[in-house]
Amino acid sequence: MASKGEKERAANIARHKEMLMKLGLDKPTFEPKEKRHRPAASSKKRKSTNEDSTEPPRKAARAESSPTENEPESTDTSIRRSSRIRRQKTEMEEKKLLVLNDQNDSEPRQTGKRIHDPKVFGSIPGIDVGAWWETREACSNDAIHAPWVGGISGGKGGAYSVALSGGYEDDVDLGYAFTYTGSGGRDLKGTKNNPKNLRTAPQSSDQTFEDRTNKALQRSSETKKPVRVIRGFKLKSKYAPSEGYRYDGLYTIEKAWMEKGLNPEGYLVCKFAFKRLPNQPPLPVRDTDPTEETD
DNA sequence: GGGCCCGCAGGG
DNA sequence: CCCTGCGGGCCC
Repeated sequence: MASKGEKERAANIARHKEMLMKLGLDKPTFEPKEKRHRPAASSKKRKSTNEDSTEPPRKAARAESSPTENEPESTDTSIRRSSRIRRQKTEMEEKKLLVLNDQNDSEPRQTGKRIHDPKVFGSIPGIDVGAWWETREACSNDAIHAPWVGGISGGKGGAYSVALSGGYEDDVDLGYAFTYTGSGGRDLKGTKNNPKNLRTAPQSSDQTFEDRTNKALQRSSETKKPVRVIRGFKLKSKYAPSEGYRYDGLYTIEKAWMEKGLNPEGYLVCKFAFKRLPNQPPLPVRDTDPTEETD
C-alpha cells in the first residue's frame, strides 16, 4: 500500500538516482566488505566506568583498507592496520593524537583539543580515508567534520565537510555519488504553546540558498573545491557504516538546485549532487543493504 | 520502538 | 549574548 508520501518518495529517489547515474560513467567497481568495529558486544554502556582496559582503540582509527580503486588486485585479505609506513611527520602527528585521546583515565573528555583546523578545504593531515569514530564528537576532534550535530560545515569560500546520516528520506546514496539536502526550514523551538528545544525537527518552511550553509554548498558547486564526507550509521545505504561514523574521503559538488521536499506541505528544499573524487581507497560495503527492507 | 531533554560547537 | 543543528542519553 503505497501512501501518497511513499509514492513521492519513490519518485524523488528514482529521479535523484537517474541524475546520479549520469555522473557515474566512470564509477569504480571494486567495493570491499566492511570491517566491523564492534562485532556484537553491546557497546552500550560506556559511562565513566573506569574498567575495561581491553577497549578497542577509540581514537581515530587509521584507515583500514589501502588499495586504491585503480589497483584492486593484490589479494591482500589480511589487511592489518599497519598503515603506519615510513613517514616520520605523520608519526609525530599520530603520537600527538594518541596523547590527546589517551585520557581514558577518568577525565570525562576534553574538547577543544584539535591539532588541525577543520575550516580548510580538502584532507586533514594524519586522517586517512576510512578513519572511523564512535561519535560525532570524536570526529569533530579530529577536524574532519566540526559540528557535533549539524550536517554541513562551511564558510564563505564553500563547504568544508558534510555528514550523511539519513536525515532526509529521499536522498540517494550510490557511494561514488549521492544527493544531499540543505539545512533550514525547521521549527527547532517548537510553538509558543508547545515550546521545544530540539536539534532536528520536521520541515515547516522553505529552505533557501540564503541560508549560510546552503550557500556554502552552492558555492562549492561552482568552485568545485573538494568537500570532506562522513557517513554515519543511521544512513540508509549499503555504504553506511554499521556503527559510528566513517570518513569517506573527498567529493565535489556537481549540481545545486531546489525542489519540493518530501514534507506533506511540499516546502522547498535545497538539493545537491556530490561525486567522489578518483584515486581514493574504495568504499567498503556492508553485507546487508539497509535500503532493502529486511525486517 | 518513540518522546523528551540536554550540552556543545560554530556563527552572527 | 543569541540562534542553529543529519546527536546522544535517558526514560518510558
